[in-house]
Amino acid sequence: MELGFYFFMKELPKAYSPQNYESGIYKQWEDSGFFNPDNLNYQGEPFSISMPPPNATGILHLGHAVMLAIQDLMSRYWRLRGRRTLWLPGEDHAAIATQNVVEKKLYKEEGKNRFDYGREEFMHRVNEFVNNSRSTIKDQIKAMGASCDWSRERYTLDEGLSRAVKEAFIRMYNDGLIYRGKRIVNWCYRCGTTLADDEVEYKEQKTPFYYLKYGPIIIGTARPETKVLDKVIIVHPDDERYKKYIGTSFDVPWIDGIVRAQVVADKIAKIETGTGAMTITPAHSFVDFELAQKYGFEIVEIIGPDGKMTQNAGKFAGLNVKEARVAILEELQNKGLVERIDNDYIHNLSVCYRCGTAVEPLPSEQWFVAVDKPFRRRFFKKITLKKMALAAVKEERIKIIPERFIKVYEHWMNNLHDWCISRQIWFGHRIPAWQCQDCKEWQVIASRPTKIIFSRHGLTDWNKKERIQGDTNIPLDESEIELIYKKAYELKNNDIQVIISSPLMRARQTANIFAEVIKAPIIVEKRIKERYYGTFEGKLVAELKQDHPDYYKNKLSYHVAEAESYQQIKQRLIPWLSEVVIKFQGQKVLIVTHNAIMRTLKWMIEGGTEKELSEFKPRFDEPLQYELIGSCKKCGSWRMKQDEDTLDTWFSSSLWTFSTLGWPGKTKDLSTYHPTSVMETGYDILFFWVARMILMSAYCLGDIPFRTVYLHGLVRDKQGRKMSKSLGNGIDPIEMIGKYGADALRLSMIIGVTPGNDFRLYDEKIAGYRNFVNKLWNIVRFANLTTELKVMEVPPEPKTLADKWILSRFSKVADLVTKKIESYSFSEAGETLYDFTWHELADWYLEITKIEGRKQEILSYLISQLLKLWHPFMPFVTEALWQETFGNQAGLLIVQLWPKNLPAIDNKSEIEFTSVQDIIISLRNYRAEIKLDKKIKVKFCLVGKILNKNEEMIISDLRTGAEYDSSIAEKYSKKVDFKDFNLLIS
RNA sequence: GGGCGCUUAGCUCAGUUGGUUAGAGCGUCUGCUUUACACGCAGAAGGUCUGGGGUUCGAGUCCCUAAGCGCCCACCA
Repeated sequence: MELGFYFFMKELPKAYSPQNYESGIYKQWEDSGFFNPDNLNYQGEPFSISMPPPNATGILHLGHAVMLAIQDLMSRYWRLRGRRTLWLPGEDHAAIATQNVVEKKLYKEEGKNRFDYGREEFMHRVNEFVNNSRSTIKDQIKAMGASCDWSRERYTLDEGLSRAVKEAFIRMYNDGLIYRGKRIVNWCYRCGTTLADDEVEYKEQKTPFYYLKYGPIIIGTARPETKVLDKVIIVHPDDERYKKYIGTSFDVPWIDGIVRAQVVADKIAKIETGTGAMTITPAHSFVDFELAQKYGFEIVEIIGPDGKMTQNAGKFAGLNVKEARVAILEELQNKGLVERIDNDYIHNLSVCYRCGTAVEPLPSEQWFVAVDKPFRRRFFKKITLKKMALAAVKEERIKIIPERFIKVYEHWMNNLHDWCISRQIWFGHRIPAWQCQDCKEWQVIASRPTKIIFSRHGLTDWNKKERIQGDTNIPLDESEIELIYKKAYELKNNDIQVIISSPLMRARQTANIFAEVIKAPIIVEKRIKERYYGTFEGKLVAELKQDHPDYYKNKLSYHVAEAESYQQIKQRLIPWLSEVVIKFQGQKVLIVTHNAIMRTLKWMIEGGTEKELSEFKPRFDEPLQYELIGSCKKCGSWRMKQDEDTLDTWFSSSLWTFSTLGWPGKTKDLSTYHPTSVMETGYDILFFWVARMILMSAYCLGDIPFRTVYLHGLVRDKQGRKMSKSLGNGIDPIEMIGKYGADALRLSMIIGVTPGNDFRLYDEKIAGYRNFVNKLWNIVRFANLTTELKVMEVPPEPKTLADKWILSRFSKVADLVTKKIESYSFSEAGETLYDFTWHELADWYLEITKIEGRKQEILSYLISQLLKLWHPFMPFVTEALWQETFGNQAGLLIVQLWPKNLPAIDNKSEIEFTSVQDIIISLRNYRAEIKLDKKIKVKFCLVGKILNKNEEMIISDLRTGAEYDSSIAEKYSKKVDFKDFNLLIS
């Protein structure tokens, strides 16, 4: 009779093997397209997360694994809740870090440094390397089960982001918030670049501390090599010891001869510190630099950017810092100027956060972001960047979890100095600034690698227009103007920065219309015959004339436009007008001119021969190889040179939340998904990244980049040590996934972990969660063996006490889990579910199922709903079980809807069931206590409580080895007191 | 020099706004081929919540204070 029934039952393998499922399931998800919210027909509020982009060179480490686990949890949860969920992935080019990696690799393999290769070749090598590692890290992100939308994947160096970077830079420059100035900066010799203040780390170091006789005054220093030219002594105005010297000056026998020293009083000198007197070195100390500016002291560099003493250091010139220190000390000793040496001095050595080399403060001309400079925004009062960024958090537009980081953020922001954003490395966004080599004027303009677009859109309309023969000096008529406006609006979002127009009337008129709509300046070139050498096009033409006199003479007219080989262009462009967007001096330029000039330009640019030109077929998608050089706005010189430097990597990442969604420009993605819902990242990059995103978003959009910041802690090893390559204690997440499965790894980083607190991770912990994953597997396996399961969305009618209990419990658990997830208490949510699944559902309810028989509906309901609740935590096993159990018709678990019709809460049944549990536990205890042989049955009865048949059956069958016997009341051997009744056992 | 965090069972950690008897996992001990799972089942032992003081009817939780550990920030020459 049961045969037909058995036929439906599924038998799953005894243990869950993640390796057999994970990659296949990920592929199914990817193929389904559901990671992309456009493919979800959800109308609800959007939910979006910008994935903190891992370094493009890196391999996945546990820090990434944590962020992926948490972000995927949120993404999957909200997707199940029916929100349009976008989790946007990407990679960071990580300028210095990446360049260092590649430099090291190349030096090891080929023994050359980056200068041996040259910029172009070196960049080629870096990009090659990055392309490889980018795909590695992507595969690893996928292995974690991350449900991010790969169709929107971005890279900080891709075209769109580069555009955003330039846009931000230019806007800030125009607002006076980016300036170039000579200031003291942190300089790393090894990396050969500046660093931002927060890119400098401090290491405590025991250094000898020298007390030196500087004339009548003793000064202390840990760095005698910087003291060569010191000639100002600072003392506190109230310091009795030195009062008599204040304002005086005198000759001092010093390192390199006699110096004229003066004594200045300033409260910055602390009476208690050292000897109370200090000499200052304006060029190599931030404090001294400020003092020097305050009092107008001379700033002399004695250490150069190469780490060697400069010519100013006299006979020590050319020595590196270490050598100089030795030599100078020797000199001081010889002259008897060393008073004493303290060898136990603890010095805070500043080192580069990327390579650990000592960082030297030195004056240098760099680009800075002015964080304290008031500027006026449209419709707003004057405000500073710093104030904007502070207000966002102060006004609780941005919530930070855990809250204590609000104070940390505010403190950092309040003390932020102008941000040095230029780096002397090659890998990164080149600064969009050009300097005139003649008058030294800087010009800041947008650029990006551009393709010739030849107006590929809307050309049909243009083709309708009859060709106007000959005269280009006829003004445009109304219908033409209309067409040109139309064209202009098409080109509007194309990031065109400059329009170059031929001087001919129609072209100029057209250019004016473009300029009006696109809001870009026009450069009107003179007539060809009037061109002069000073402009670039003039130069081009002149060269052309010289090198190809025949061609120039005969072909540079619109007759060329009629040549047969030119047919294709002719078909695509209005005859008297070519509009072409090219990369011009690095900026995107729209050229409005007539065909002949355009063709000539293209020909020049591509370096074609005359023969090739005659056979020329326009190619529409190839980027131009040539950068046109524009002329200086101030002096007209064409000798413009782009700044060699690149931008701080954090400059581009600070735009990440919106640059990835299409900014600049008003894209649908930007308006839909920004501000993003949550920024989830480690607290260690609160300053580097989170703070800067708030700052830049406030500036660029006048908006917050995210509503909530969730900061997770750092992963440590079993001993609580930071994981590091040198210690070799790093756990490879990929290895752990192979060993225990991605789900287990994810659980181990979510349960028992609280935001902002570091936590330890080790094999046994992951193995524990692997066990749990397998438990869930077996719960479903068991259910499948006993009955035929189906997806049930509406809670079934409970029949027995156990049914009522488990449904009521499930209801409470589902509700609590929902609340906990929404309040970012992921650990508690997971713990609650874990406990319910294992210790209520499996330990009690499934055991009772074995007694009470088939539970098709209740198990169907519980399992289908429980898999949803677990899915954000462990997507693979839940999806595997869902599909194994419910088959294809049920669809993918990833797009089911979160349980909403929860069973009724039944507190009365819960209490009743709890007392049944208590009785069972007492009976089991009793057996265990007296070590009763399992074959021996005990008898029990109750005083003050009446059991029904069902309860009696459960109690006796649930491995208590007990049977109900009311007659034992007189001769019981153990009595257990409960609140309302007693249990008697015999 | 400022600021912050941590100190809860042998180990690793939870404990939301103060509320019955302080929880989990691992480990330990005892016993189990039980219609799923030994990656398992049934039990057990183990905590004066770092010390001291205070507020309160009531404190792991709030306040003060001391100590140890750790982190972040800072211009000690």
